[in-house]
Amino acid sequence: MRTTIKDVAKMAGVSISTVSRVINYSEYGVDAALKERVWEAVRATNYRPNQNAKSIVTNKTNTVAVLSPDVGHPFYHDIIIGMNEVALKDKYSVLLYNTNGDTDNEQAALDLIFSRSVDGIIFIGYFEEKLKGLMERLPEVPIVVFDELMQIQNVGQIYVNDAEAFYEMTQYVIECGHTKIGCIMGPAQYAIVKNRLAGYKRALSESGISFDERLIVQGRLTEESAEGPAQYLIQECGVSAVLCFNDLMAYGVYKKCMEIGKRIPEDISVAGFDGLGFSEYLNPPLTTCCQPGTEMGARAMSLLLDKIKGAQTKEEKICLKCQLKKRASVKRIAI
Amino acid sequence: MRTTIKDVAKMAGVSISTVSRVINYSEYGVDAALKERVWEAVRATNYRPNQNAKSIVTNKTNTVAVLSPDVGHPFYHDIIIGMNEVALKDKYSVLLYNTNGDTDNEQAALDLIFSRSVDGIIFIGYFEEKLKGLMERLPEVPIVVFDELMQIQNVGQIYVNDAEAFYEMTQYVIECGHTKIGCIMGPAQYAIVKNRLAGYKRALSESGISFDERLIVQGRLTEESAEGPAQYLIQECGVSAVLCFNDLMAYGVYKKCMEIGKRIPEDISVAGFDGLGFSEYLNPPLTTCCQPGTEMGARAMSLLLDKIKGAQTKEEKICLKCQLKKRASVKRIAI
DNA sequence: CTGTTAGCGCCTTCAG
DNA sequence: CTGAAGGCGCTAACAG
Repeated sequence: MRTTIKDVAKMAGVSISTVSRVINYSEYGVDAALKERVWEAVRATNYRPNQNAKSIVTNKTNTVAVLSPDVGHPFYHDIIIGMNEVALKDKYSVLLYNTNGDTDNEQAALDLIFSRSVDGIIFIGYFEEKLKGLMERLPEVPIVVFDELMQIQNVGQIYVNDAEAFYEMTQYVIECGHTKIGCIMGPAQYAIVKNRLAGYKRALSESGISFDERLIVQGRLTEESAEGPAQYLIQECGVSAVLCFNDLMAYGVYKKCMEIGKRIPEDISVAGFDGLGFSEYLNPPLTTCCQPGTEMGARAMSLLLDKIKGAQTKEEKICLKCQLKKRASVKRIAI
Repeated sequence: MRTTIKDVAKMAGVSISTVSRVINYSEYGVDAALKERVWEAVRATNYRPNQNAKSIVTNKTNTVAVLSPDVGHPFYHDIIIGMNEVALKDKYSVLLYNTNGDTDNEQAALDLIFSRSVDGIIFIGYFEEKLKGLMERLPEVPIVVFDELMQIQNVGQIYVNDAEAFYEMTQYVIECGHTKIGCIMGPAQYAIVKNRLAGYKRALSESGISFDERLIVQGRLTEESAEGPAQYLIQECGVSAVLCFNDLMAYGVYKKCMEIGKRIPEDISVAGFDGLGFSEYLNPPLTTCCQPGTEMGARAMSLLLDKIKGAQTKEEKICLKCQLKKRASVKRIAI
């Protein structure tokens, strides 16, 4: 059986209240000699307070839940690393729930989260409508999401300057002499998709290139989902550049180009978004917008912990900057 | 305040024991009418049992901890997905601790794990010596690791037929006509490294190719760590093929080849190990051994849950098979 | 079949 | 400054 506070008290020859005071650094002073005896006993018995027992009396679990439909997405890994680091530093534990986008899994995860009375929740990869639904089924705890929400109040939000970044990237491609620029977007429910699309449109319009609806194709943010659109854009529309709303889809474009014998960047320029580590290792290296994943994760967790601790001063919306990485996948062509 | 079992009892007009019996599907029958009234009250109040309170009396947390030095490693993602899926299905929650290989973080994570009295622990990415150290500091709970352990008993083990798989891959490369085959290995503490090296040696010896110590270079399993070794093997040793102990290092080789103007596979053949999804999108696609990551994760969690539930019949060691993916990165050359 | 009671390990008044 | 006592939400005997 694990050693309990009783064992420690007995060994130190004090009451359990005293032990509790000592190990919780209570404001009430404790006689130095007693204090030392208690710590002695703690060490000797290798005592660790039972977090579950603490939780039921303090109503604090020192635990946060992270819910995502797809923890497999490589961009989330940096986020998860950043989150974990901050949480660990503050002695918080992270419960990870992956739903695979499955409704049953979602319900199961929500139930577990609810029953464990976590101190806060972070959502990764949900769009606003969905989030609203999920949040309704959960108790009121501090929440942080990776997205910019327009309608939901009092929720911490971490995101990047998508629109601006995609604008900048598009502009760069235009500067390189491209005028027929295809775009593989994602599901329109996501704010990030709307934002990036807006950036694309603005860049075209500022350069006097008329927006052509047909050059915008829908992907599902996975590699495979970009292969069909790539073929369409390249072979049917004859674009000279393909911009993808994330790096994974750019990989799909690379693959399709290999298949149909188009060389990157000689025949087709390609760019992505996210700045996955892999993208640097493609041949040619992928031009992309780097999102500061680890920092986003860290900031999200910091924000959540602040909210948990009741710090009201912090900004609820945190917008970080992307960085355009100009690599060989985009070619400067003669105009 | 959250609704408690008392609220439900009051609303249903029964005692809390009855409520407990109903919601826990106790073997003692409960009068159908009462049962219905209880469920009614549960629904009406949206009652969820407090897992923490349950834990302190049942001594079961329905929680498992996963500890890894690097959850960012892409191969672990599939594992984590598989684990989560199985856990969720069985109403277990997964606590994820990432240590970044930092000793302080490790201690912090172990403390948290200890204090939360988890039902089981899974270690990802530790070698045997390290594991021993970690396990000593933890209470006795069921444990599963991703590795084959020689000295530690009573620990669930999930691994693949490394040696055989690497043997097969090496043999394939030899069949393709290569005789001067460089190898970028990893830190020798890892069993997987020893195994794969053994496979490499066996293949050479069976083909009558003498083993040359100088063609074995040490990497650290990261992309960057393979770049120097790649240059050495290619430019100084003049190998025609480079085998890497994981895919990440193969990416490093790709990068270095790009830099020094060597074409893959025309000038140099390259192979990896792991079968990351990304490897298919390289140009040329990478020849590699696919480890069944998701299945490994799922099996690991199943094994752990079995152990937790006291099922003794199961095999403690589970060895899964890799699958060689022959792709364009290895060229058949004239002998 | 159902309710009463006694803890689980801990924190937190409240007396001393 | 310290100990005794009550209670957090729940389960598990134990009586009825």
